[in-house]
Amino acid sequence: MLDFLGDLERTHLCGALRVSDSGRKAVLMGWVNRRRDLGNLLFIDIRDRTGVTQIVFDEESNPRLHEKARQLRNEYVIAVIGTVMKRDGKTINKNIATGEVELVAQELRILNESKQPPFLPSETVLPNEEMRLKYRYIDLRREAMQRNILLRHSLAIAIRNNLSAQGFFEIETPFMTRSTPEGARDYLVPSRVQPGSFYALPQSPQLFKQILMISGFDKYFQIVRCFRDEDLRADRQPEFTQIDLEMSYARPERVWEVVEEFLTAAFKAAGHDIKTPFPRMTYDEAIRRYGSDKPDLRLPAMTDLGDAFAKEDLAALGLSPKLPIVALRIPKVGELSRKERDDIKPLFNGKGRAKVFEDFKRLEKSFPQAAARVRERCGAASDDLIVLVAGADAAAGSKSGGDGKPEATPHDHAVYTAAGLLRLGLAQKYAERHRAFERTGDPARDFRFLWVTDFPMFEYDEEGQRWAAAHHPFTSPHEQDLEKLESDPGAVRALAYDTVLNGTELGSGSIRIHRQDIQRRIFRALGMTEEEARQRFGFFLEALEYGTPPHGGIALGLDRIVMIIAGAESLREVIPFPKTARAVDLMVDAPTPVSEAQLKELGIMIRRG
RNA sequence: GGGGACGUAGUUCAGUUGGUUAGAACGCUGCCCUGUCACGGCAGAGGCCGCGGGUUCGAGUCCCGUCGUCCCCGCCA
Repeated sequence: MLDFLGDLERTHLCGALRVSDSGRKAVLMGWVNRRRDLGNLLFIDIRDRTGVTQIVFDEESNPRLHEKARQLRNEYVIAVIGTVMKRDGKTINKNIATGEVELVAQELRILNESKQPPFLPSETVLPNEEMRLKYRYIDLRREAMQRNILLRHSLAIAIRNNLSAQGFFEIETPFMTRSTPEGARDYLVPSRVQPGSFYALPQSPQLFKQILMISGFDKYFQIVRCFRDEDLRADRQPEFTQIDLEMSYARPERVWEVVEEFLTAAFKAAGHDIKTPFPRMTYDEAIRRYGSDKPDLRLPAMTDLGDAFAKEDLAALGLSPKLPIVALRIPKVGELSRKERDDIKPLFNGKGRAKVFEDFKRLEKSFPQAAARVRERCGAASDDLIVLVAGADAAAGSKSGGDGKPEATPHDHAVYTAAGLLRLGLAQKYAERHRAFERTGDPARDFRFLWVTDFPMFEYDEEGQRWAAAHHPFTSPHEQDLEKLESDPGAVRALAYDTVLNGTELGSGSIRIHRQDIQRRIFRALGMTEEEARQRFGFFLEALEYGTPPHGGIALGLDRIVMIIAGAESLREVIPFPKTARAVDLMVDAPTPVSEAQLKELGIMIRRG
C-alpha cells in the first residue's frame, strides 16, 4: 500500500545533513538509491539531486517500521521522518558528504513504487545510448547528468545577467517564420489556414535581430533555440541553443569585448578564470599555420618548411619547389610503429592532394641535413613526432584556368587543410597513450580561446557553379575591398569573425550590411537577380531603406560551451532531451506519421512507396 | 548520399576452428545475517543470440539483405 504525502514537508535535501545537525529531527524525501539488508538491521540510501543519506531501520527498536522498510526496492520514492544521529568512528563513511551522520527512521511513507528500471542511476557502467535516450528520465537521475544540466543552468543565468548588465535587452523573435532557402535546410510547419503554405523554424533569428537594430533597440540578445535540418554529429543537433546578440554602431572589436565579458562571467560561474582579450588570427594565418579555420591552440602550430630542403632533395622526393611543405609536430608521441603509420592513412584520405611523409626516421637517413633543419625549425624535442605534408604534383595541375573559377591560392589550401586534419587526427588518436593534448594539467581545463578574423566574403560553390556567401549574405565586406566586389570576388574579405575554443567553433558573427546599395551589390555578386532578392528578402531590403544604423553581432552555441566546460564528448550529454544521429527522439518516439484527417486539414498528400 | 564500429539474459559483456544443455558480473526473486555503505552468504528465475533470407548434416559463429545505435566524410549561408 502506498502512502500519501499528506501535509508532510521536507526539511532537508539528501546531501545536506552534517554532524552539526545531530539530535535534530529531519524529514527527507527522495529515491531509494541502495538497500543493504543485514537481517534485523536495514540500511537505505535515500537520494535526490544533492546527494545521498543513509537511513537506518532497526528491527529491535521498531519491528513494524522495519517490516515496512523491507518492502523498499530500488527507485521507490519515499519520505522518512527520523532523528539525525552522529555515527561512531568506525561506521563513518568518508566517501560521501553526509557520511558522518545517518537518519534513524521513526516513520516511513512509501510515496511511490518503481518497476525494475532498465538500469540504475547509481550504477557505474553506463548502458548504451539507445537505452539511455529511451529511458531518459532515468538517465537524467544520474549524478553526471544532473551536474551537466545544472551547469547549463548556471551558465545561462550568468550570461543572461551579464548581458543585461552590459545594457542588452532580451527580446523574443518568432519561431514560426519565413523560409529563406539558402544555407541549411529549413524545418517546415504547414499552415492550416493557408493550405500549401509553410512557416519555417528559424535557423537563427538573423533578420529579426537586424530589424530590431532598425527599430532602435540598440543592444539585443536572446538565448534562443535554433533549428537546422542537416545531418547530425557529436557536436551538432537539429535543434540547439544559441546566445544571439546584435548591437548598433559597433565595430568588430566592440562585439568581441562584449563576448569576452559574458564568457568570462559564464566560465567564472563554473569556477574557471579565463584570460581576455582572446588572441586574434586572420583566417589566412589560421589556414596556413593550423590547416583549419578553427585552430586548436593546445597543439603546436604547423611549420612552413619553405626552403629547408635543397633543390636536389625535393627532386629526389618527387616534390616541386613551388608547392608548400609543412611539418606537423605532435609533442611526446614519439615515433610511430609501422602499424600506426599504416593506421594514419585514413586520417587524410579523401583530401588526396597531399603527400605525407610519416616516417621521419627514414627521411633523416636519406636527407640528414634537411631533416636537421626541419627539427630545428619545428623546435622539436627528441620524443616529438614529426610528420611532413607536401603538395602532391597532381595539385599543381589541378589549378583551374580562366573559366570563372577561382585560382587556387598561392598557398594551396588543400595541402594545409590536409595537414591540419592529420594534425588533429594524430593528436586525438594518440592523445590518451601519449597525452599529446596535455599542456597545463587537466586537458579539459586548458581553455584556449581565439578570434579568427577576416574570413573570405565568398566561396566558390563547385556544385552550383557560382559564388556563395561564406558567412551569410548580410555580412559586410571590408570597406577597402568593396571595389573588388565585381572584379575579384574571391579576394574580398568579410568583416566576419569566429570565436574558437580548443578547436571547436563556438560562435560566428559579423558586421552587417546596413546600406541598401551595398546589399544589392552583394546579391548581384552572388548571382541573384533583383527579382529573386526581392522575392526572398523583400521585407528586409525594404526595411534597410528606412534609416538603418550600422550594426553587427554574433551568435554562440550554448550547448557547445556547456559541453566543453563539462568535459563531455557529445552534445547529448548536456542537452536534456537530445535526438539520435537520425534526428529521432527515442523517448517520445518522434517524428511520427500523422493521421489522414490531420493531413487532409493541412491540404497535404504523402507520396507512398 | 558514402565509409566504419557495434547489436547475445533487465544491464554490461564473454562465447575458441561452425559441433553436445549459450556463460560471467551486476540487477531481479526467496531465505540467512545487528554496523553495512558497490555489504556478505546460500538458492533460484531469467535467452526469438536485433530481424529476414541463404550456405551447411549442423549457424550466436560464415554469406546476403534489413532495422537500430554510435563515429566520420559529404552537408551544416
